[in-house]
Amino acid sequence: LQPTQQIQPAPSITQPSVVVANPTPANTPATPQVHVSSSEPPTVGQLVSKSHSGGYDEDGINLEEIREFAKDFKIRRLSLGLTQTQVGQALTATEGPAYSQSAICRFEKLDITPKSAQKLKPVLEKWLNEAEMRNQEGQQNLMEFVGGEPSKKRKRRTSFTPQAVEALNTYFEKNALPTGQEITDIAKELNYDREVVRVWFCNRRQTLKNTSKLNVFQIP
DNA sequence: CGTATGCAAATAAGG
DNA sequence: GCCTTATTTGCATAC
Repeated sequence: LQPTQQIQPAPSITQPSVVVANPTPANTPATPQVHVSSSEPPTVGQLVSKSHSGGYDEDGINLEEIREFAKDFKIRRLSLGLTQTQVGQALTATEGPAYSQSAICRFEKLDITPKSAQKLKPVLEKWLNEAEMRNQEGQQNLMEFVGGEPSKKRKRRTSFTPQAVEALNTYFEKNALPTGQEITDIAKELNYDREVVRVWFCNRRQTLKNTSKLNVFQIP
């Protein structure tokens, strides 16, 4: 009943503009390259298309093998008539780590780092093999396998309300490094887990720092 | 509806 | 326990 303050499109006021006013540099003049973020690790897709020596990356990960599996995975997933969403959901029910639809999508597109891919591959491989096995026993078995328990491993991502973010930013402007007690108070005031608030400050500091020292020297 | 993706939570690892 | 730095990963939503 209460006219809950719905998602407001951010009131134009409260403009932080603390340290880094708005260093947004005019975009790179002539660099048709892919998103040139400061220092993001290359994805498997990018590396693999550069025809690396033998198809291995600097850490000895077999990029070719991953590319091949990713392609195969998608074909087999589709053969089972499953969506990325279903696979992601099904993975949360297994013993191993869980992944979202986004993760499945990125894996298939190789839009992930070799390290991540290396970690994902065995998980997906194992799951897919079992899914196919179930499918042979009958489609019903497959659907049971896909819709399992939601045993969660990773903490679910918190979504702060725009109001909460605004409040957090206000606190941050006053003090970017609150004490343990202050974090506790803020968490209680905004009604979020203390740990979530603590991490928010950590991430906020990190973002601010990274934003400040924008790529001065870049790609030779 | 399923898939792709931007932004930023959450996590890993070293102090 | 908390910090930083680097990175992984997912929610929300655009395509």
